[in-house]
Amino acid sequence: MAQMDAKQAEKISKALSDPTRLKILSEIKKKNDWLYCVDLYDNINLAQPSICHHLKQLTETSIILPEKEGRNIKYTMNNDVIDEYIGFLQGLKKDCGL
Amino acid sequence: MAQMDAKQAEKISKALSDPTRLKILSEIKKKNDWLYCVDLYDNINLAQPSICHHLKQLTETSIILPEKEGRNIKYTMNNDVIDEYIGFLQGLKKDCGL
DNA sequence: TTTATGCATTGAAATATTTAAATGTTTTGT
DNA sequence: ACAAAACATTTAAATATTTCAATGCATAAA
Repeated sequence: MAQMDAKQAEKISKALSDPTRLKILSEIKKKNDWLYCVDLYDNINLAQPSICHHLKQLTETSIILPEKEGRNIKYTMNNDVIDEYIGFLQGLKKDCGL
Repeated sequence: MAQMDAKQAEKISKALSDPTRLKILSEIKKKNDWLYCVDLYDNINLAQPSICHHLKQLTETSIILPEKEGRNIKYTMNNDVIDEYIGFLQGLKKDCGL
């Protein structure tokens, strides 16, 4: 597994540091690991540009992956990035690496 | 292990979303899992109140634990919080919980 | 008891983030 | 081709964060 550096970890952390973005991730989880952008409008009480903005933060860090399907975009979780981020966090822990 | 909710995860993420705060954590790691506040002044090019502010963010989320020793404060990593946060992240992953 | 050291708090400026109205782009349906 | 649907971008306002000078407070040293 590739090693994530502090700069990347900072960006992932920032992407995860907003209630709307965590809500988006939990919606993806709830809908069995993928959803269309439009699915979020029902569950998130924000204007479309705001949701779009949050999706951008999550896709720019590759936490979720966009897949174009005609007019829609299908978003899925990217386990690899989560795992690399977890690896970074493990490395911070006390007594880790003795 | 206690389960972390989204609100807590948001706060942890926010605490981890700053280069200075990640630097503080890596300094703690480098110094064999603990250091005094004063140890940071050499390695971080910010004024004392700024470093104090960042330490506060990290202690308020319990990512690091402060221990008073006379005039000094000794900071150590809190593995429990990191582990709970990692648990939250694992729960977000695709195909997790089938 | 003064003086110095280590850390916290306050207040304010600079910067970044969040939000949405208006508008643009791409694709689908008629 | 035209209209509608799905998502993106621009712009700007509201809010939050970062930073530091000045100051405060508690502990230790002289």
